Amino acid sequence: MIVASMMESRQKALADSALFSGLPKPLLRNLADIAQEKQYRRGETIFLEGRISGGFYMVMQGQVKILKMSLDGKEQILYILGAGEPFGITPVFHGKGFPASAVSMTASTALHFPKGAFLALVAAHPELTLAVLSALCLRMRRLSTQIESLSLKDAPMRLAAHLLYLAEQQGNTMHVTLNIPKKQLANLLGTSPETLSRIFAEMSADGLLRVKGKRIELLRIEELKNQTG
Amino acid sequence: MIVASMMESRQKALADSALFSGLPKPLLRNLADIAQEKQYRRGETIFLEGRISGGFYMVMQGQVKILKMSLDGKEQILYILGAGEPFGITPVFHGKGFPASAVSMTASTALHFPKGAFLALVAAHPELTLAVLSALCLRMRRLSTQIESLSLKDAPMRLAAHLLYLAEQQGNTMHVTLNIPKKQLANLLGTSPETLSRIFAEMSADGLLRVKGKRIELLRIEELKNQTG
DNA sequence: ATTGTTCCTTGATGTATATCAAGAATTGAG
DNA sequence: CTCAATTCTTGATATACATCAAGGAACAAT
Repeated sequence: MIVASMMESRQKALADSALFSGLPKPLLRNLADIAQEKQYRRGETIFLEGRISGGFYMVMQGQVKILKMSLDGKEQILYILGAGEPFGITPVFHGKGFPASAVSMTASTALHFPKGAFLALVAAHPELTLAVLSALCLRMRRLSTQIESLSLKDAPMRLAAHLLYLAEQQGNTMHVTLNIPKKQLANLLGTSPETLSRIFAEMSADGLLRVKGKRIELLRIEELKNQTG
Repeated sequence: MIVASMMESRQKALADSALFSGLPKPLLRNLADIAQEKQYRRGETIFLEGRISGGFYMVMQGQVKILKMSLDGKEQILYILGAGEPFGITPVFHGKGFPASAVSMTASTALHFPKGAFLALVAAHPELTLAVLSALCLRMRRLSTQIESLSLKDAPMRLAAHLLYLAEQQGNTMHVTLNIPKKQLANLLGTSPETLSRIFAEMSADGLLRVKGKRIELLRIEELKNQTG
């Protein structure tokens, strides 16, 4: 019975994910069958850039960051992923190793879909590919936007854009809650914690926002939009 | 007869492309049938970021750059594409507008695959989706690498990495030929033409390379690799 | 060849942001 | 609750890079 209920919860998680939602129930069942559940501690590395892939993952609980690391230890976060979001997909369809590393930011649970079993499922159910395609296209869009940000915007612009993104995502134009520590936010925005802190201070002084720990009140959202560039 | 030979050349171009090579001949024929050939002048815009897509493209002759532009006119190049390389794919599978703009860098010819006809073909031939998936995964890898470069490497490192990339692509470790003007190279590397010029000057002074117009002699390739970070 | 255009280089200057350092605040583990 | 560890802030300094400006080189068209 325990096993049965685990399968249930997996199937539900799959049905709730952007990637697999909309697929017929039997197929969800198949997917749940081939997946293995894995646990990770906060800070634990899930996989390292360059390693050969055995399959892809989907976050069930917690948060996972996908990142590039430099030799001297600096990191650039590519994505921060939450429940229902897949990662490590590209090696499944392109061979080669992982293009970036994955680290769990909290205690977390993920489903692992072994490459072979998944590809077999794909072969039998072409509609699966379309789902994957759509998800990848969304990711590409995000990567393109990030390149644009890093290259064409300065740090305050990038922060402003991110805050507006959070506001939209959280459905609240008055205040947003940072879902990650500021040090990680700095890594995501491609700047240093010190600079980020100073930008927050400056924006506060300008009356654009008010910072209370992870809670940020957006006082002049229109001005923020202008800051965006 | 003219029409027939045009179809022939198209089919050959498709068979030579990384995207469609390996597909059965009849399918290539179908693809060639739905494609429309388009001509572009040097500097002509093929599509603008944000516009609704009618389909995707593939370069037949010439070079096309895919880029993001800032309000004040600066540009960041995402890819430079040559014969056989597709572009504008993501909107086909994800709805939404183009995530970036496309501009022809030379007089060029491209095939245009209308969205509807292509999706119909995909529905009938699932192996097409796998081809597209593989191509997208490769692109994602490139984008990830570019983010890493912009964020974690300085301009000399980025240039060194690019030169080594060209050397590998051109199969010659002694000298490489820039396939684009240096101003465009600066836009690709996320720096200014002035800075790029200075970096070339410095590397020349250090005896790492010698610049003769678009031809660059790599004198100490190992040192260049170290530069990369 | 000659002219106009684009492309490239070099110099002088300014600025955004990284880095180093140290203290303050928050967090989490026992 | 308390102490250690992490996270955050603020200040002082350094630097990579952009920008402005102008001269020179390569290139295309006539």
